[in-house]
Amino acid sequence: MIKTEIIFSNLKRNGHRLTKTRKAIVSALLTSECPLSAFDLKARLLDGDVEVNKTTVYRELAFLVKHNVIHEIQFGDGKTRYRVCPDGHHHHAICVKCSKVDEIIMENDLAAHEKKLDKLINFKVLHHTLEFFGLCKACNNAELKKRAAR
Amino acid sequence: MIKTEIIFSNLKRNGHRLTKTRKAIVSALLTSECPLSAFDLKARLLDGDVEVNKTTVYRELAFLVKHNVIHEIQFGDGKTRYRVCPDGHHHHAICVKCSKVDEIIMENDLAAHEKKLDKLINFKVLHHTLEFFGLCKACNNAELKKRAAR
DNA sequence: TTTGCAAATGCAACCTGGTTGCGAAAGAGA
DNA sequence: TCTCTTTCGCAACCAGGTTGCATTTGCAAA
Repeated sequence: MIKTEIIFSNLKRNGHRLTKTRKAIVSALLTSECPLSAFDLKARLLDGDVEVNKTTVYRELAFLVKHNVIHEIQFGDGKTRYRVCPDGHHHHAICVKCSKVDEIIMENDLAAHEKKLDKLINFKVLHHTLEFFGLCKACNNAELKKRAAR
Repeated sequence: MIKTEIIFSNLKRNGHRLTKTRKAIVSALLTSECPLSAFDLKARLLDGDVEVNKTTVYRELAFLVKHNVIHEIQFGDGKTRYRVCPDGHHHHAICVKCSKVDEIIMENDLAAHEKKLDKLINFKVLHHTLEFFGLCKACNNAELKKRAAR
């Protein structure tokens, strides 16, 4: 995976060490199909036989956020999740039943809204969060089937 | 305030008691200009000489959410905030410096997006969150002034 | 290859927001 | 006023996340 190498060499160039933990965390986040919480991440590292203390996980995540390798996402369940910085700005569709996360891209853009906020109430938008919560295809089908059976 | 009376009589009609605590919490949330956390609320009640145990605050908030009097809002700082259910669906502009919260209404609606999600990936949206984070007018001015002084 | 030092790590203890079990207090209808 | 159920307060607990400090480890220079 080429993206891993780019991240590693960037970190190295800026004088940071490439420890076993750091490499494992970046790789895990890169290969994950959805954002991971600190807890999820710790479990996933353990699957790959890398045992890491939770303090280290939190510190490493903070480090990677600080150096713009990953960023935080909040789904409102009290857990902070992390994902490798995407090229564009994405939003998410989160299934409230199975927690599956899909990335979505909004075409008629929120950028226009951010500009409007500035004009109307002089609010300078730095960033925003937009998450959709509902039922994914599979869960919705299961739900419909259950209802039909009654 | 007439809205208070409507809420109280609705609760009463449904067989719920109107305790000192319940009345104080509803009133505090109604008169607050921004969503309150459990902690904020407890402090505000104390200002009005109503001392309430934190467990009671959390239980009362859960009760009011369950009965559709208030709802939760997440600003991603690890605290759940509450506000009296608004007539329409609002979003927020949250100042990252002073934490001032403004309500905003989006005209070109997200409802169209929710329909599109359903069509494209069969995702049934139940609800969504959209919050803008940035600098309010006052904080932005202060920031500009500080920069000009340098 | 070895050495030295800052960066990274592990551990234990801690903090904060929120929850649970249970006995005591208090609305409100009879 | 009595009675019964809802509500309340307390203490103990839980989960996610943080901090201080001593130890280990990359890695660059010698």
